[in-house]
Amino acid sequence: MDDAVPPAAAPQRRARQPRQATTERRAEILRAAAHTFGSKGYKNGSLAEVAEQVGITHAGVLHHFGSKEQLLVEVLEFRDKEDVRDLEGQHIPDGIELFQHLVRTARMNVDRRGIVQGYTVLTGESVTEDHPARGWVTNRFTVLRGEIQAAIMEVGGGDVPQDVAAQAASAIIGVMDGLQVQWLLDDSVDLPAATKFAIEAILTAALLGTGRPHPLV
Amino acid sequence: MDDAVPPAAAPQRRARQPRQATTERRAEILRAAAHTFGSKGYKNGSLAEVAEQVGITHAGVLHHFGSKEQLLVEVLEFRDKEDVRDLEGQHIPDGIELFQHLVRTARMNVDRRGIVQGYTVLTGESVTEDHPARGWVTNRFTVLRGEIQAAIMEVGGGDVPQDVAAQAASAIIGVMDGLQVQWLLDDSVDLPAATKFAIEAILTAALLGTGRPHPLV
DNA sequence: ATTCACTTACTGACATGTAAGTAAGTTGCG
DNA sequence: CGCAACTTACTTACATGTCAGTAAGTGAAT
Repeated sequence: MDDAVPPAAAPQRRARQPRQATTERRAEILRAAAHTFGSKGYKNGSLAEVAEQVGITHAGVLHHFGSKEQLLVEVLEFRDKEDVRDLEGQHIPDGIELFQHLVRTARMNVDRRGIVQGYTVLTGESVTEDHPARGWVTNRFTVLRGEIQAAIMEVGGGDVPQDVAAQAASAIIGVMDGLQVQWLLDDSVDLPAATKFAIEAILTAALLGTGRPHPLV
Repeated sequence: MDDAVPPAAAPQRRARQPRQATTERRAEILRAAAHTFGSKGYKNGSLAEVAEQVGITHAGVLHHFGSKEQLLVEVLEFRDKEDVRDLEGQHIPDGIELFQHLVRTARMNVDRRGIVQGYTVLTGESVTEDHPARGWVTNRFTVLRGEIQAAIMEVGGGDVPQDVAAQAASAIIGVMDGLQVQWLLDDSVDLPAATKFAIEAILTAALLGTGRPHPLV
């Protein structure tokens, strides 16, 4: 967009690095956008609301990000980076530690309602037609499932069939997300307890195989 | 507005019962609205799109329902009635049959993608501020949890503590909803298999109590 | 001196809701 | 029955608001 009408002589001056304040400014806007998209959704959240939180106009936001959709994309990338940074160099744990990590995350999420809401709203919205976050959400699920499935098979020491591990991995992610929705709507749902209970139940079933005392259907 | 200039004598004439075609017409509109709100969400779906599906204008829709929000409310009520009618006089099953019913529902849902998407989108949207469907969704969760919790305690024959049954009930609902989202985004998720696996796992854990071979944390 | 980070001002698209009019149906009454 | 009184089911037109995005300008930092 910047080079829509380039002069004949291409200036050799490359864009020097942005002012030192700019990077932080953009991060502020991204945080504001994450908040707005989180509480109102992407479609229903407006650029004006995002802009107001950092004290500029909506056109100022567009100056930095070009379009609303690009802003969303960068919010998602930003969050990925922050998530990684929070892990502080620690690789995502594997084996049994992964499940402990998931339960710990559920406990932490009780004090991060805004973030949980943002994730929930965006995930729900992403299943609508041509939603710009669809690819990101789908990919996130795919990656997570792969990691959890691998951890299950590692813990099981080769005794867990691949499809069982895959179903269990999907179920663990599903129960975490589904419980978050219920908790957001009704505080009486005990998010950490129910999450821990369900993950243990699913993991146990995957490891013990099909010898269940109460098979259905 | 009609009575802006009322004659001195108030006519006793009351509005008669609606024409026989009207009820079906409204039902058509409700079905169209369910489709639109289901695929686009409530906020993002427009009255014009709903109207177009039944061959009238958006003002015609408002003639019948007064406001967009009222239309949504009636869509939800309509769906409740249809759900009940589908059960055809059968009470919602209790005891072990309830869980079989849930697994059967997951199997049926594979062929009802639109309905599943509508439920998913609306549920996700409902956690945003002041959403008109919030009460309906919250209530639906509360009722379902109560039924499932009761069924667990019935199957367990008094050996399952109330809080464990409550956590298991939340988890079962959560895993069903969460798996639906993943399935909508990625067909490679085996919705019926994973649902059956997870429900059996959670139910088994609830009935067997805390004697788990792999406790976390 | 130029580029950056904005602002102001505006456009066009689209939203819900309202007002007023019309054609067709229904009902009560003579 | 037949017609007048009235309601229903719409339509078109409009009021009003909100939105993303664009264009042009300004002042400050580099």
